[in-house]
Parts: sequence; C-alpha cells; structure tokens
Amino acid sequence: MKYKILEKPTCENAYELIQDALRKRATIIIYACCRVEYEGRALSELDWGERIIMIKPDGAFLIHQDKKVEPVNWQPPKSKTKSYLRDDHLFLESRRRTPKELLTAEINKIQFISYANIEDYEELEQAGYEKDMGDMIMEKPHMIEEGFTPTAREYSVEHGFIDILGKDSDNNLMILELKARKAGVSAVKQLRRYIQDMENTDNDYLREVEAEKKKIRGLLVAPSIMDDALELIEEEGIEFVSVEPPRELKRDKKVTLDFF
Amino acid sequence: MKYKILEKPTCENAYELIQDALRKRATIIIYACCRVEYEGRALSELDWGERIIMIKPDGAFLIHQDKKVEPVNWQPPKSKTKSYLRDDHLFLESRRRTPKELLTAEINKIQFISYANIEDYEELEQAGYEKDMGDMIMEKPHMIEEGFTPTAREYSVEHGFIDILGKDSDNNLMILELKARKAGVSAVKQLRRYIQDMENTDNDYLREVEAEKKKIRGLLVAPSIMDDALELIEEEGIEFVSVEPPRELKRDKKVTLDFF
DNA sequence: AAGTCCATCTCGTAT
DNA sequence: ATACGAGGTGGACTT
Repeated sequence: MKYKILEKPTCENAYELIQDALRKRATIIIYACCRVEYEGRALSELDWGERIIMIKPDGAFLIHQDKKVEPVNWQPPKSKTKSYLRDDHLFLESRRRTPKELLTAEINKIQFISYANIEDYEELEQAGYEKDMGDMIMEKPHMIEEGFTPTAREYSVEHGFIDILGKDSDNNLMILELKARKAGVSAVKQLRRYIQDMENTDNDYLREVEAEKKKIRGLLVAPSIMDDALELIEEEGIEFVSVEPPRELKRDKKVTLDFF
Repeated sequence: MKYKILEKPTCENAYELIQDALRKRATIIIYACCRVEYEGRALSELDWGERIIMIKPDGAFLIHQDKKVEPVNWQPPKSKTKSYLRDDHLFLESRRRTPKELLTAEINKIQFISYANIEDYEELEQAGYEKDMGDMIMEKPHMIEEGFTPTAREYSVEHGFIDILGKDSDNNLMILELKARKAGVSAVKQLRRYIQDMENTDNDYLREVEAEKKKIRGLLVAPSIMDDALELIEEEGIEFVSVEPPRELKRDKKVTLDFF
C-alpha cells in the first residue's frame, strides 16, 4: 500500500494509524484541531486551533498554521515521536536529546489523517551561491582582471577567512571578498578587517609583499553594491569588481561537458 | 463544507479542485509526483519524485520532501499562485514581484489532494529571547550588579546597536551586549567593536566619561559562554555576566498579575 | 520598498 | 558532539 487516509476518525483510530505509520517509517499528515506546547531552547504555547501536522520518517515534526512559510512549532530531524491517548484526546510528543527539547500536541478533533511511504530519490540541484562564484573565479581568474593569480582559498586570518587570496600581474597581494548578492556596508567592513589583519599579521605573504615594496589590494567581488557601501569603498581605497554568481546547474554543466 | 479530499484524481479533476480552493482562499495539500524548477535570487531544479505540496491562503507555497524541517522549494507569503494544464500534466506556478521569483511544479501523478478552510485564531505565545532578557534587565538592573543604572536601549553606534547602555555606581559607562543563547567568539568581537565605537565617537556619554576620568566597561550578558570566547574576554578586559533569558509566557504572567 | 537584526534559525561541513 | 558560516535564510520592525 502506497498511502492511507482516514476521514474524521476517532482519536483511537487515528492513534492506531499513527502507530502503524511510525513502524513503517512513513510520512504522516494530519489536519486537526490541537493545542501545542514547546519547551527547550525557548518556551512556547499555542492555544486550540486547526493546524496541519507533518511527521517525516527522519524524525522531523512540523506544525503549520494557515500562513507563513515557517512552521509555528517544530522539531528537527532525529527527534523521537511518540503518541498516546489520554482523556479522550490524542497526544503527539516529539523529543530531542541535545539540546533537551520537547514538543507536545494535544489533539481533540481530527478532520483527516494520512500516511504515505514517499518515493523520492532526487536531490535539489542548485546554483548561484558564493561557493559557485569562488569555484568560477578559481577556474577563470582572468574574470577578476588580466594577470590575476589566486594563491589560496579560505585563507585564515585573525577575524575570519579571506575568500580568495592572490596576486596581480605586478605581484601585489590581492584580497578578494565574495558576495553572491548585492554587497552592503558590512561586506566592506569585513574586507577592511581582513586587510588590517594581513597588514598586522607576521606572515609569508606579507614578508614577500614588504620585501618587494608591493601593495595590498582589497577587492569586493559581488554582482552589485549598495550606495553607502560604494561610498565607503572609495574612502577606504578598496576596489569593487562586478561579478554575477554563475547560474549554471551541475546537471546542465555535465550535459555540456559530455557533449564535447 | 470544511474540507474536501480527492484520492487519485485525474489532473483535470485536481485542476478544478485547485481553482475552487484558490477562489475560496483555502489551504491546499497535495501528495503527488512532481518536478520542480525555481528561478529568482538563485536557481534550482528538482527532478521527478513524490513530495508534499502545501499552498496557504496568504500565498505561501511549500514543497516538502520526506526529510528535513525546511521545504526543498518554496515561495513566501503574498506570492501569486496559478495553475494550468498542459500535455496531460498539471502545472502549479507561484510568482513573486520583488525580488522577481518564479517557482514551477509540474505534476504527472496525484496520490491525493485536499483543501480546507482552516479555523485558527490563536497566535504563538513565547518566551526566552534576547528581547525578554533586555526587558527583564531594564526592569531589574540590579541583576547585572548592585548600582547598575540603564540609560539607553538599542543605542546606535557606527557598527550597529548597543543592546543596553548604562552606568555603574561609580558612574563608569557600561556597554551591555545581550545573547539569549551561549555566547561565542563572534559576540565578544561584536562587543569589542561597540566599545571601540564608543571610544572613537564624539558623544555626550564619552564627554561625561572623560570629564570624570571614568572607565568604559564592556559586559557580555548571556546564559553561558564558549571556552574560546572566555579566553578572548579575558584578553580584552571585558566582563561576563551569566543571565538566563526569562522563561515566563505573557499569558502566565497576566494570570499571575490578575491573581494578586 | 529597502535596510537591520534576531531565531527553538536550519543545514552543511570541518574539527 | 561541537563550532562556524551561509542561506532563495524567514520574519518582525524601522526608516
């Protein structure tokens, strides 16, 4: 059986179905009137009302109201779900060990309940992120400027990691800060801190730079930049390079490569 | 009618039900085999597989796989949903204006589809957040230390907002950074920046402090602190004060107040 | 409409 | 297990 639905079941019948579904590691959907309590990292209470409850085979537990993308209450994957009957009501408990968290839904009326063993073997293919930008720049450094040579990725400094470190054609040190979205003031400040870190820290790159009396160039690499960030950049002598994050899915890329 | 379910409907019948549900501003749940494409802030593609699709009356559109809390694809509230039939398949489109985003689900087989006008008039009551901590400290400043007097909340400085600004019993300036969860290195760095901002900026507080030759004290206020953050705090001369975020719901509070 | 910041952020990944 | 950072972050709030 692929799925099962009960309409307006008694709490007892719903309880049986849930036990069955939990054993079979199925995905459960319940449309019911419930009251919810959560205690763990924070504390919350939601009075009686109709909601959609979803319990996934990985232990994820979601309670959705009829608005917003996010569930009103939830537990993450690997939580343990239990159900029991008490005072003519159906209770659902989802428990997590670390951190210790407990979500309890008390149900008094069920419109419908279903479970299904969902068949899905696909994963989301996506593009357009900072990592994709970094990959692209490492592969095609000339898109930053002619003669740019990357020397390190995720280079650790006092205040974090420099996305890409490299040299220009005159052997000046280049510090690249990548943003996949419009860059704001915070990105400029971050880059400024990295530049200071490189100036202050005693390291191989800096010694080389000093020995050759070269400059340290800071480059903010993003598709676009906010006005106030642009002002700050000019004050700081930082450069801005406009680069769009690549919008090519791996699957499409593979097809292209296979083609040649 | 409160809700409606169709089991194994044709795409045509499902289409009719969806049109009906969208008119009635109902919440739609579909368990179906689909393919999904998204283009907007990023780009993604999800090949054929069974998923749960939820469309809420506020325009929120969610596609859930059988794992994780977060939907694999989604659109936020106020998105516009359209559905149409093409090549024997059912298409669902959810469109957003700013930023321009489009989510398209192509459905070839439906296990079941339902819609319901959910009755829920309750909102989540919650406690245990940074704001609650701030409220509590403003009300009972002595919990920071004897003689502490708050003078400002959300005080704007160069790099952000100081959670609480105040004075100790010797009239030294105190900068409080609040964290409702375990504080890490980043919280210390944030506080350090605020202290520097106050030292560098020409402002009333500082003039007063200088005139009286007083100190500026930085306090990290959180339930606990990570080891590396504690090391950094000691280096920086910042103080740590352990405060648990209050865990009292407004409803309970009101009841308590009514009682007396 | 755009910016800012918190969150039971979630989720991946490195340690 | 824990720490750290990115995210189509979402969502509330301010400007």
